[in-house]
Amino acid sequence: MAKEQFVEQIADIEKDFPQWYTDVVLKTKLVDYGPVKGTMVIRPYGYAVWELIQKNLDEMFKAEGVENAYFPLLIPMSFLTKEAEHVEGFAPEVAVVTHAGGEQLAEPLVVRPTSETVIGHMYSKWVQSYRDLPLLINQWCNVMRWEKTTRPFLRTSEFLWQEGHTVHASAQEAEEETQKMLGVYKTFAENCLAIPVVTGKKTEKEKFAGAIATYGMEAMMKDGKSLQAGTSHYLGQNFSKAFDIQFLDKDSTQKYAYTTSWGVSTRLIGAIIMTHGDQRGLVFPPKVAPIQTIIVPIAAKKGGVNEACAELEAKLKNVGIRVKTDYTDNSPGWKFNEWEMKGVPVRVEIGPRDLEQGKMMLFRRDTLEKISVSLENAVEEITALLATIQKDMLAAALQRREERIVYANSVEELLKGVETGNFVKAGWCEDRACEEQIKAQTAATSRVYAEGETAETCVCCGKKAKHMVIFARAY
RNA sequence: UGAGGCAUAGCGCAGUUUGGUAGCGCGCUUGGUUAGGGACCAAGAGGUCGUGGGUUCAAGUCCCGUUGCCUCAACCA
Repeated sequence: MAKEQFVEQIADIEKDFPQWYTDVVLKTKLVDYGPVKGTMVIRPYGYAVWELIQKNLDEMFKAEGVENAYFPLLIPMSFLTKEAEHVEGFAPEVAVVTHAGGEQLAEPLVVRPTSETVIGHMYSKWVQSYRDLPLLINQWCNVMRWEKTTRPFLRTSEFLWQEGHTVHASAQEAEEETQKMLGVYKTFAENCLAIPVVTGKKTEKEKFAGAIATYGMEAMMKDGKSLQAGTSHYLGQNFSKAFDIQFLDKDSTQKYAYTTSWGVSTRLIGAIIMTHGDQRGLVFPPKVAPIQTIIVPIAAKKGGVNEACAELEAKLKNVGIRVKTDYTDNSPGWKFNEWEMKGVPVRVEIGPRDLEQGKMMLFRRDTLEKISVSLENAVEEITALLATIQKDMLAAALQRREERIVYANSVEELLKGVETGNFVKAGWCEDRACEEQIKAQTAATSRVYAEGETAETCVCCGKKAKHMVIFARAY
């Protein structure tokens, strides 16, 4: 009875995905709503996921020679207006500080929606010579964008992210950097988050305000909709000219530098939830699971059980596994459901019956399988199982996506494809009117150019196609 | 910004049609019994019914305003 009530509390993942998502995020205590509309309070369990994302990404950034730094939250309004497209893109969604120290400010300050401007301002002072380049800096921070509607992790007024900003002496080098970081993101998404992504160039309509070119990585959620999980922008000389980032080159002439920026946000946590979650709640890939293994003692009063659990916990901690033992006096069934809902990849059950045989029960969250294995090899078994789960989760998500990539030769086919939760590949003539008509008729947007593929005709107007584009409905 | 819905105990809800003592389930506290898929018994604690005004002898319930949230649409690196 009680269990049925619990299950009813989580909406049906197939029928009611947005509600399922909201329910599972709130019920698993990842976040609360903040007091300001559209803001979220990230609770410890949710924040632990973010810390693991940071840790893993930081390692990859450092391997590429990128260093961390920090720039101010508040940006003079005049900075934002220096790059024409940039201000046009962001002005509608910035929060502005008009008063401080009890007085009205002569010049309003905007709460950063992104930091190209303030970082560009500083880079103009830092960059003097070609010897100062490339300049490769990342910052972890919060940004604010006053979005009209919000959903925890996917779109909130304030969110946490990293933004990398690099400066280069040549266009080619900057373009290569843009691609390189996109590749870092792809590797990270697949290896750490077990989320397969398609990467590629975005159309003019979808590109970042102020960029020459925007590349994105798109992930397919369980309902077939697409989520922009990260972007990498080639900014050309747009920002270096706006903020006067010049350097003296080897040939003794002053040149404007070429810049890039790239970012991923707490939206990645939303991507994990919607890529891997199921009817029982969250499913975390082991590499970013705050708790990788939960030990559940059964009939602990029978003697020896708690001791065996504690011993195993110590052994697992010793090899660096994030492990916790649930010593609460809740019933076993309660604990099983609780930790499944919270997405712990591996559960160990140890009770008197296991101890008699020198065994333990292992449960894997991704496949819901239970196996009994020897306690002697516990550390090896669990280490191997975590690695297997990490690998299998990516494979399962990849298979799910591959089955849902289709081609369309007409807008009708495109509509049918996206309606049933597919990524739809179709030719496009590069005319913005066609792109907008497709959106109006199908509620799908162009996500990225399909890399390495060409098309004959535009799905909309029938003229010669310039690109093969992936269309999808998106979050 | 449009269209619809919701707001009553920590959570989920009933009660509103027809105004008349503030209810239910879960959770929480205490004690006990339990334990391999959300256990059981007993005794408790907990609510100015989102908010402001109005009608009335009497408002959770009727009227007007307002705020917040949810879904869809629009908007959105």
